[in-house]
Amino acid sequence: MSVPDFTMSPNCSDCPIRHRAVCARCEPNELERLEEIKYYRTFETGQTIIWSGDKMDFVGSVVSGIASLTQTMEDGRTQMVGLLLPSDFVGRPGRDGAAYDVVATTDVVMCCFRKKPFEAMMTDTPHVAHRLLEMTLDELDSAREWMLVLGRKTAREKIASLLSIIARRNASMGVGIASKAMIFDLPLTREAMADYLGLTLETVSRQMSALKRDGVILLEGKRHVTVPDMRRLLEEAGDDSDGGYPI
Amino acid sequence: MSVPDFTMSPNCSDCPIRHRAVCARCEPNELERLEEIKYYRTFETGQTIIWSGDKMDFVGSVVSGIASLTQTMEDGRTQMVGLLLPSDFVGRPGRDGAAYDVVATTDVVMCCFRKKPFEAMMTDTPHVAHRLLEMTLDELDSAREWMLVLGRKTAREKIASLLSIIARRNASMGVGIASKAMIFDLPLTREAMADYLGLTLETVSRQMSALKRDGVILLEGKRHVTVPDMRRLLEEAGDDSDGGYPI
DNA sequence: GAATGGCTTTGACGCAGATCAAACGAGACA
DNA sequence: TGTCTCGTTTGATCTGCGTCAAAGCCATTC
Repeated sequence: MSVPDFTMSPNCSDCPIRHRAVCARCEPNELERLEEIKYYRTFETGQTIIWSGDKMDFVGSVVSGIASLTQTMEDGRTQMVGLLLPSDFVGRPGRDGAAYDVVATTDVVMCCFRKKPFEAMMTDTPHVAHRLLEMTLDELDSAREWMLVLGRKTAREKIASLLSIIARRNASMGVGIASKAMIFDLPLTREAMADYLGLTLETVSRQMSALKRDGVILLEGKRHVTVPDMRRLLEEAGDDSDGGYPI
Repeated sequence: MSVPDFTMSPNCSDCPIRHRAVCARCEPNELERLEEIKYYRTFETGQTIIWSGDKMDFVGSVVSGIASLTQTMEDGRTQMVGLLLPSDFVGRPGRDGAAYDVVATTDVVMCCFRKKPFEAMMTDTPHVAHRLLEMTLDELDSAREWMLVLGRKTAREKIASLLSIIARRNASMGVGIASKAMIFDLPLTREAMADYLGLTLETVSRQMSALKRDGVILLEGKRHVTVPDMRRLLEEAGDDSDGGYPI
């Protein structure tokens, strides 16, 4: 249990995602209203948070940890279609059934809102609806960026793209800034990376080894990554030198 | 000029996309306000409507025809990331630059709103913002459905998926319903299909020939398609027999 | 410290789809 | 009627990645 336990402090003003989540724009009185309909849930690594097709009686935000949205075909082929990070929103107001499996990739804490009262707030208070629109548009941009990766990039470029996204994201959450060296831990297994990239796990492994051999990244253990030169990594990803993944 | 000229009748209540576009939820007085800030533009097949990176001073809806959202890499590889049909929305309130190229795939009529006053309406009237959220969530679902296609399906399944989407869409716009025979004209060249599917145009052509040879589709000319058995086509697409692409 | 199980790496081989190349069909225009 | 162009088809060959298989690494447990 290395994760601070926010579930014990139900005070939104102390919340680590207060300024990025769906509640970011809320006034104090609106926060009070949200506090009345919210509750926390925790999930362990590998646990399924929501099953595709199930009825959902809540929506919510990821407070800490990482979850993935996944689609599965009848014959078992799977594709990750979203990576949910702290502050990302889960569920769709106005729809009953879940469209995708949501799985905890690491231990996850979620801040859940009962669906009915949340939908009522959506219509009452523009702040929530407006922020949700903004977040949804950002997610759509990310999804489209990802379609280019899936449709047109080589395996090596795909891996470099994923690494640069994770590096960039870590940067935005504290640590250093681009074009300098970056250090982070991969939050995904090779198999999860493969599911995200439309590859097999063997190909992921091979390309990780290749990037390491070529000095684009350094690996300590399987998960700890050092990127000595972000510019180089971005080149390998096939992006414009200063390209910008939003997410 | 076989397209009725809506640009001459600026009356929203006569508009063919009145009940599906971003204005769908608007009250008469709100429509009046929209009419004041709107204007029509027409584009010919192949014409670029918006260049990626350009400043956008309008947002708008596709009234008739089909447009595509496209991303291009430095070395020329391109991936279509969205297919815009009548009633679909173009542009992003709150952002200045366009993120993608928008190209007219057929002749296109657009209903444009000046950006500033439209953004003002977004904050004033919940109906517009609410409908836009709904449409954006639908687009996000489509994008994620498409990520599965790009990441995990074979060339044959990709083609079948695209055909079934186009067939389904035609169905929702008048003509017959699923599992019966369906007839439609492809609105895309082989190259555009390839850009959508992350394939080469040669592979698209070969798979179209294969589906034809196997009796899954009939072709008259290059574009006129008959699907004798939708169920069969859906099987070829790898979908659940009754699966549902929203779009 | 041996054994178990999850994750990862590496190798050998085959195939789906890319690439390169040529030719076809149909409409536009002289 | 010829020829130009654009979209398309088809063939021959190449290759990146998937598939199958085996073994390595490391943490956990008894």
